[in-house]
Amino acid sequence: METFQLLSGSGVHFNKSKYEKDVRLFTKAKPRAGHALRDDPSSHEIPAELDFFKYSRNTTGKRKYSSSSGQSVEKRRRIDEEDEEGDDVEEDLNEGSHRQKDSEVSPEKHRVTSKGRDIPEAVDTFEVLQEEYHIPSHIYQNLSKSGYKHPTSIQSHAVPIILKSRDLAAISPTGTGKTLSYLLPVMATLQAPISSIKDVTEFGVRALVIAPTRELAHQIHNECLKLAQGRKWRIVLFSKATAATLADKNVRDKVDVIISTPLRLVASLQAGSLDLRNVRHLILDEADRLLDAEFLSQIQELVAACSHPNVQKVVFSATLPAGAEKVAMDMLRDPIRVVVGLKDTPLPLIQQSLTYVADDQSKLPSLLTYFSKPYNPPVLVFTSTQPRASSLAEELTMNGIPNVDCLHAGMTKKERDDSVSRMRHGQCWILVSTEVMARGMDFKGVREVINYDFPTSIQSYVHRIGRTGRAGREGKAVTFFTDEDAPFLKSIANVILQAGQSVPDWILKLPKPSKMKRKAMGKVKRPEVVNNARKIGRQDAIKRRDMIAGSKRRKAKATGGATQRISEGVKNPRVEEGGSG
DNA sequence: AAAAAAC
Repeated sequence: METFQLLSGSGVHFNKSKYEKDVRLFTKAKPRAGHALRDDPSSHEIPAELDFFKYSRNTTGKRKYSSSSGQSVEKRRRIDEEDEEGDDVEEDLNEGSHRQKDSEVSPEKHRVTSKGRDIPEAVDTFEVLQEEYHIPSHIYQNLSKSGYKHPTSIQSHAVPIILKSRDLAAISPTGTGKTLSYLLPVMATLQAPISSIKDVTEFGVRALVIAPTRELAHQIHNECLKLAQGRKWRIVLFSKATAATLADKNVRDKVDVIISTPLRLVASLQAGSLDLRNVRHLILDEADRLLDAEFLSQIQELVAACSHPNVQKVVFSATLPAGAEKVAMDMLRDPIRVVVGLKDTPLPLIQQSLTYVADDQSKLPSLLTYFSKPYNPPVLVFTSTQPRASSLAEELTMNGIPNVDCLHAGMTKKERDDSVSRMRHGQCWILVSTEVMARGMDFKGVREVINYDFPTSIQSYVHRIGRTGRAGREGKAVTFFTDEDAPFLKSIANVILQAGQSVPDWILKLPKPSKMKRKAMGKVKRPEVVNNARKIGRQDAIKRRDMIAGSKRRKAKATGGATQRISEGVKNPRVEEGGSG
């Protein structure tokens, strides 16, 4: 870390002979999983390596020295190969201006592509940002207090755009600082807390952040509080409890920012205990998730409720499939679209691999073997269903693997909070979870992600493995696949290729899944629990957990009106031409 | 394609 700061700090005073030793240390350590980089999990420092944008601007010695590292050569080789294939025409816009002759991080790989009218210029540093856009000094101080020193690419580009009150669709890889990209400009424009404003036309919530899971909303809330320190803004993490207090209009009108999941807002809106007419900034985090079938009608209702004529709408994600992008763009007004790197592509820092496990029965032994060898905790393990998450966590624990936790939405709020907390405090070594943890969660220490069950979409894959390799650290992602997963193997393999890594030849030679096979896939029943027939005596515990999860679901189905409609809609079989392809 | 998640 230290050497990195020397290299990426002020280039003007860089003294080669003085720091030569550090440089060597750095370049040697780098190819071997970057030991020099990952010693301080609490640091928010963004290594220059992650900072694609600044690479194309800086003209100091740093490029020269680090370009001698083995990894750089490797990266350049990969890029060359890709260029030969001539893929990806879409990302060609800004190429010329950002190109560097001897840059070790390829601008092709990480270039920033912006589309739209009158795009504000990107800013290189927080200092320039403060001078040009008059970021309030307390916010600026809170930034440095939290350890943010240099903006990442997406921050450099998105912050000025949001400060200029423009609508924005921002796509940037996992772990590249998207949250701060919207929180910083929104908080910077809030100015005085609403409670202190005498103007009677000013009332109620001024900024609204929507996220798909409670845990993510919670995490965004924490970030927001850090940024807001020293000011009397009311920043509310919306829950049943806080929603109740907002039923009082006097309380409600003194709220500056709400961070919430969609359905909670819809419920309050319909109960008449929430007024979004004064919202000036509406942010959708994990936008593609929020715009998919199950959430869409809720989001549309919320967007409609934010009826102020000057409401600014901003959407962020690491992935944005064409269908979701169209919905998003139709929602935005005169939008700017910013893409960092390649869309739907994981960071090259994540070492990805595919492991063949034949069938479901073979998964547990494979995982036990995996954990019998040295591994780097904490590890995140993904399963396809809640019962499988529960039972796998049990199996691992029974087999003597220490500090295994489980987290899925069938658990109580308290259980979920406790799991997250143990994870944040390093008490949990292996967290077995469902898709609920796939997006946005920032556990800085996560070194390894294991897809125990095959992800059900490319987006899911990209987000799941994006729980590691965050903020410039390296990470490792292992994906188990069985014979049944074969039809979808090739698309994941292509994602790995796109990230600049290799996959076995035979996978690439797999045929595209036929319609028949796809149909068959739909009929394959996933085993209910992990290794269900083998462990007698623990079945009761497993069943109990599953029953708890099941009863919660049934209860949910019985109560939620909006939910009911949506899930029915999903069950309707889709006609073939209806799909986006 | 398909489970999960949202109250």
